[in-house]
Parts: sequence; structure tokens; C-alpha cells
Amino acid sequence: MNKMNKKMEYALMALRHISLKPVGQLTSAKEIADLMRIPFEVIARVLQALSSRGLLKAEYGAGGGYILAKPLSEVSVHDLSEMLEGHLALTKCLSGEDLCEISATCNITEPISNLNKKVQEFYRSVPLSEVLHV
Amino acid sequence: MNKMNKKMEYALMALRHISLKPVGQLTSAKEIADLMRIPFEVIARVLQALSSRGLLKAEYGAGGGYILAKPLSEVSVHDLSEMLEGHLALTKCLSGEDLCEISATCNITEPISNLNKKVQEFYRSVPLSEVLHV
DNA sequence: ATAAATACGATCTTTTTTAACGTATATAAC
DNA sequence: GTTATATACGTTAAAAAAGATCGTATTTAT
Repeated sequence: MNKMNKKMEYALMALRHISLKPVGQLTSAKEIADLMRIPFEVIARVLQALSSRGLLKAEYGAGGGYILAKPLSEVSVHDLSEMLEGHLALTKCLSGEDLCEISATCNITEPISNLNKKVQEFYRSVPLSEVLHV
Repeated sequence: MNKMNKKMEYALMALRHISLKPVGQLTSAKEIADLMRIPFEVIARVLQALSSRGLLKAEYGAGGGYILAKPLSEVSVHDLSEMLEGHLALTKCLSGEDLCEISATCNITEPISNLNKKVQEFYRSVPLSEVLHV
């Protein structure tokens, strides 16, 4: 229960590294991959996702890279999770993907949904700046 | 990120069913397996775990089964998670199992540890009685 | 004694999920 | 032209979770 996945870990590592750079200085996917020993393709995808969701701003071409598009104090753990994986859901039935095969006999549909709301609220209350100490 | 596993789901379903029974009435593993369409062996193990951790009390023999050993208001989601899976940890490195292969270059060891504490606190603050509406 | 029920351990298979890798084309800066 | 990112496919490999099977032991109601 409750494990964080690699995408999230890598995103946090990258965001910390990027946010500690002097203002205006770009960070490329390759730089992070080399420095943190993360597979290039994987971190590249993560950064692309964060860029398309407006958290990072990408600059093309030689010498290009990423910079923060908004302060990390304005972004919560919940926001980051949504950028990487879509809606935060404790169970499959809550993510709406497909119908649960025991939904007919499930007696905790409502309870789980309420717990899920509380968890979302919690993660919304934690800004990335606090998690990353930046 | 943050998905609940089947053990936890099954435990919640079983606990709700058990706690809605008239006081003193036992519930067998088979009853839950049949009613909720959960594999018998799986729910049996979950109930055994909860019994050995003191949340349920088992009665042997024909007509036996389980009853609550303590009120659900005194048990948190965090407690239940520990009974089923041990310490709640966001990442492998926090569960102490093995050394992370990128620990040398990891810049978020401390941040993740702090976030983990906050998550634990949150789950400690939610009693099962509240989750299950009982 | 027999049947019903929990307790515990070991192993195994299957399924699902996650992670990693690869390829290709397009775009933009220099 | 070279470098670097964007985007979009797809494929493979590894890890984790879930479920199934077997076996033995113990308790207790009937």
C-alpha cells in the first residue's frame, strides 16, 4: 500500500536539481540522467510530461533544456501526481477505468471513496517546496 | 502512486462485515469468501494475520469464526497497514530492505523521509471506524 | 470418530504492473 | 549541419502482486 513509483521519485530528484540552479540557467534531460544515474529515456519522458503540464518550460535546440515555469510553492504533491499519472486513486474502481468484478458484492464502495477524498486533500496540502526544502 | 493493495481492500471488506454483525456473533472465513466473492485462501490468510496482531479474536472448531477483539475506533488505517504489510514506506530505501543503487547520487533522501513521516501521521489520524462508517 | 474451522508454512503459477529500451519524425536554436 | 528537445509509436524485460495448491496441525461441536 501507498508506494511511490519511480516516475515520481525521478520527478522529485529532477525538480530539486532544477530548482537549486541559479536563476535562468537551463537543465537538460541528459544532465540529470548522467548526474543522477537515471536512464535517459525515462527521465526525458518525465520532463516532457511536466513540461506539457506547465510545470516546466522547455527550450529547444543546442544548449536547450528546462527551467521552472512556476514556483514550487504553488504546486502540491497531488498536482505532481496528477501530471505524471492522472487522478490519484486508491483503487481501480475509483479511477473509473473499468468495472470491478466484485462491485456487486462490495460493501466498501462508499467508504473507499471517502478515504480517497481525504487522501487527496492531504496531498493537496503539501507543496513541493516543502517536500524538497527549496 | 499510492495504490491500495488487495489485502487491504479485503481486510476492509471483512472488517465492515464483521463489525455490522450482532454482538457476539461469529464470522467464518468461508462466509466472507462466499459472500464477497473473495478467494478463500486469500481472505483466510488476511484474517489470520489480523487475528495474530490482536485485531480479531479467533474461535476454533465447528461453528467457530472471528469476532472483533477491540473497537475499530481505536485502530487507525496506519495500524491496519502495519498489520498486513509491516512499516508503511513510500520507497524501498525507507523500508530498509536493501540499499538503493542510486543512493550515492540521490538528492532527495531527506525530503522523502520527511514526506513519509507526514504520510504516516496522516494515516494514523484516520480511525477505521471513520473509514468504514461503523 | 467426524466434520468444521482456524493456524501455519512452503511452493508454485499466473497475472498485472512497472520499468526500461528502441525507433522514428519533427522542430528549433546555433 | 549539428545538437537538443518534442512527440509518438512500439517492444521487451523485470518485478511485484495475486491466486492456487499441498500439507500438517490443532481445536471443538456434534
